[in-house]
Amino acid sequence: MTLDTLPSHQGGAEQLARLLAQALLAGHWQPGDVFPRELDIGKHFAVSRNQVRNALTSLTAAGLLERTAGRGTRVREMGDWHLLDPLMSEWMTGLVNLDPQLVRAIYAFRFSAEPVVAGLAAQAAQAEDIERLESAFAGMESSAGSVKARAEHAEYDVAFHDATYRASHNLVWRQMGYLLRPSIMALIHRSQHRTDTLDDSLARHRQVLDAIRNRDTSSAESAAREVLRRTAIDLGIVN
Amino acid sequence: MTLDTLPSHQGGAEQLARLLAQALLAGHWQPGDVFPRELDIGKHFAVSRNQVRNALTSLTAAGLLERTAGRGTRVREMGDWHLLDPLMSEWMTGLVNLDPQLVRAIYAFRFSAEPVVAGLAAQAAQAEDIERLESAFAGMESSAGSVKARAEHAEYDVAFHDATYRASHNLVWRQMGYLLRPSIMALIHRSQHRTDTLDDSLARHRQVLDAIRNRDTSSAESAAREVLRRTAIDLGIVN
DNA sequence: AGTCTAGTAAATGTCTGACATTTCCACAAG
DNA sequence: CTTGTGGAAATGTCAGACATTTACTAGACT
Repeated sequence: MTLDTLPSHQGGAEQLARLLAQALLAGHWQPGDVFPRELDIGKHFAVSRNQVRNALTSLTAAGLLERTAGRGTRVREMGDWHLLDPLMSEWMTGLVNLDPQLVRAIYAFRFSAEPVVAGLAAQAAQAEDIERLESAFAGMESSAGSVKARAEHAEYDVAFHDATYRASHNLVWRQMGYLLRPSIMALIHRSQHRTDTLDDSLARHRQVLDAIRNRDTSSAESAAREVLRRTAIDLGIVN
Repeated sequence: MTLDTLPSHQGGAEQLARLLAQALLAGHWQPGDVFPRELDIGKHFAVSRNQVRNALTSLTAAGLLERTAGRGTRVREMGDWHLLDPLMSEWMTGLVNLDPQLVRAIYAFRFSAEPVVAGLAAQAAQAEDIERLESAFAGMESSAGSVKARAEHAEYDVAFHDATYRASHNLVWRQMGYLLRPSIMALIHRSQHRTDTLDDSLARHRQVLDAIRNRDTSSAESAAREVLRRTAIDLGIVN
C-alpha cells in the first residue's frame, strides 16, 4: 500500500493523523506491513517532518503503529489497537468504510453489552434520562418519513443509544457510550433502512423506551436485544 | 503546587510523563490551576524542552491537561479525564489511593459486565484460552499459602480476569479487560483476604474456570457473579 | 471617566538542520 | 561457520530561531 491513493489534506498534524488513521481503519494496510517513512510522508503531503512526527505519535499512542529506531514503522495487528481511545473515536466519526472484521467485533460487543446497559438503565434512570430518551425517540419518529432526512435520523438513533448508556448512571458505561458513538453511527450508516424495516426498527426502539420507563429490567434487556437483532439483519450479518 | 516535592526521575520522556501524571492523579494540583511552564519543568528535571513537550503531549492526550498557546497549561477537572485511555491505565498501576466513588463505579461496572464476558468466554474459549486460565488459577492456588506471596497472588488474580476477557474473543472486551487491569489490581489490594475468605475466593474462581471449560454459558455467568459477590464482601461494599 | 487601540511580554506551537542511536545487511577475516 | 566490522537507513533527540496566540498595560481620543 502506498500513499498515492489517499486524498490530499489541508491543515495541521491533526488532519494528517486523521487521514492516515482512517486509511488504517479501513484496512488499507495489512498488519506487519511497513508504513511509509517520515520523509516520504512529508514529501507526499508537503508538510514538515515535525507535523509527520506529531501525527505518527498519535497513531502510535492509539496502538495503530509500532515504531522502532532503525527498523522503521510497522502496522500493528487489530488486536493491539486501542479501540477505546478517544482518538480512535474521533477518527472513526464519519468513517463509513470500516474494516468488516472490526464492524463484526463492535456489533458483537454491543449485542452482549447493550442489553445489560438497558437493564441497568431501567433500574437507575431518572426523569431527565427518560426525557433524553423520549426526545431522541421523537426525533427518530419525525425524521422517519422522508429519505432525505436519513442523516438526521441517524443522529437521533445515536442519541437514543447514548442516552441509554447515560441512563445506566455508571461512569464507565457512560464513557463507553460516548466512545461507541462513532461506531454506532457507522453501523447505522451501513444498514440502509428501507421504509418497511425502518418501521420495525422504530417499534423495537419504542419497546426499549417503554421498558425503561416502566422500570422493567428484563423487558429492557430483551427489547435491547431485539433492537440489535434488527440491526444485524440490516447489516446483513444474519437474515 | 510546585515541582519541588516530586521525586527526581531518570530516563526519557515516558518516565517524566508518568511522574507528572501520577502527581496529577494524586490530586497535587487543583482543576483550573496553571501547570508549570515547559522551560521551568525542563530546568527542574534537567531535560530538554523536547522531552518536556513529549511528556506534556501525553498528559494532554489523556485529558489531564489543557494547553493553549500564549495562555499556558491548565489542569483539567476530573470529569474530563479519559478514564479508559491506555495511558491512564499505565499510570494508575501501582496507585492504591483511588477515589472511593471511582472504586464503586468500577465495581458496579464489573458486576454487570463480567458475567456477560464469562458467558461469552464459555462459548468462544479455545485451547490456549483455557490454558491461560488454568495457569493463572494454578498460580493463585500456589501462592495462597503464605502471606508474603500476596503481591504474587494479586498478579495471578488479575491475570485470571484478563484471561477471561481475552477468552471472549471479542476485540472490544479484550481491550476493556486490559484497561481494567490496574483497577482490578487496586480492588484486590483493597480487599485484604484473610486465609478463610481466600479459600472461598479460590473456590469461586474455580467454578468460573470449570464452567468455561465445560462450555456452560449460564453457569459461567452465575459463577462470575459469585466471584464478584466475594469481592464486594471483601471490599466492605456489602456483607 | 470610559473605551478603544496599539504595543509589549510571555507562553505554547512550528520549522529547520544537524547529530545520535538503533537496526539491518553485506562482506570479509578468522 | 562464526564472528566482527563497517556502512546505510530509519527513527530519536537536541538546540535555536521564529511564528502565533493570549493577556495585560499604557495611552489617546471621545
